[in-house]
Amino acid sequence: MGCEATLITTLKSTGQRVTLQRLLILSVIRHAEGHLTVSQIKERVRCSYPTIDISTVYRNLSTLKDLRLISETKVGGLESQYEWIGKEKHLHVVCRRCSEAVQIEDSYLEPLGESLLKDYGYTLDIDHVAMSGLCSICVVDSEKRDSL
Amino acid sequence: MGCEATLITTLKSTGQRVTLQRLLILSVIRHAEGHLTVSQIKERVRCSYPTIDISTVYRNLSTLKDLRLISETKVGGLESQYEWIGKEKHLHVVCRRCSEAVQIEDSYLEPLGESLLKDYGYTLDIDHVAMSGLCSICVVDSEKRDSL
DNA sequence: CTAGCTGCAAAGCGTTTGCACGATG
DNA sequence: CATCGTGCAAACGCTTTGCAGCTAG
Repeated sequence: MGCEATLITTLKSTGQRVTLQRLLILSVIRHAEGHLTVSQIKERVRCSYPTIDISTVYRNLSTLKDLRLISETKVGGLESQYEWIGKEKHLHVVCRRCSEAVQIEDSYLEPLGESLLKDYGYTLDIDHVAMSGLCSICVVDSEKRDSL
Repeated sequence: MGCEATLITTLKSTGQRVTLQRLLILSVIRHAEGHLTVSQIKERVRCSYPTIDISTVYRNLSTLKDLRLISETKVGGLESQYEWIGKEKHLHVVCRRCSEAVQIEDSYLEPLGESLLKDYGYTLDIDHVAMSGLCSICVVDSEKRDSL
């Protein structure tokens, strides 16, 4: 498995240790479809390692994030979401009404990122962007309500 | 004061009451330069009304938000920020390292909002967008560290 | 009068931390 | 065997809630 080999190499090169908990946490995130919350990660790891503590999960997520193997997304006041950093980046758009997330291609954000860099010297985390709005279903519902 | 007249009219029309606390909270937000955190709002209201409780502030912020007089922005895991909804919308960009916020003109987001609507039926809350990245100062610092 | 609002206290939730024990290299 | 990581428990900060008393309409 490429990802675990990478992890082991990276950990060793920074003087950190390879533990079962770390491997399991990374594996759960690696094999998940999209993003996972901290408690989801904890529950999934517990299937194979029932005594893992939530604080261990937090500490390891922080480590894995520093190693740039996973990314963290915080939307609204909700729980943080973590996901594997694959090749394709994507924009997280969350519906403010139904909380459904829409994955949007990175290319939509590139022009914005370039303008911000050019005009403000600002380096946008394109893979960390989170926005809110209304999805196509909820927008119809809210129009209905407004016209009442 | 236009804003207070609007508030009073709106409150009355929805069967809600006009209280001193409400007027003070709105006034603090109205006269602030940018966004304020909940505790900043509480402290400022306490200058003229020392016994106001944080829960009253939270409840009223929620009411004022529903009335679309103020907007809430949550960036990262930090405290929510509230601000008066003026004519000009703006994009909040927060530096992931120093937490400094940069105000960016709305026009930067318009093309993105239009694409999302056209291609995904998604209505972006342009006035609620919050992103993270690195400001021009921190980007230099992080490059230095990487090259060590 | 009576529905709605307030202040207080307590609980809730996600997250972080202190510490002693245990595992890794 | 010196670190570093773990699990547990407790604390943290922001936010929400239950409730009795108060107040605006």
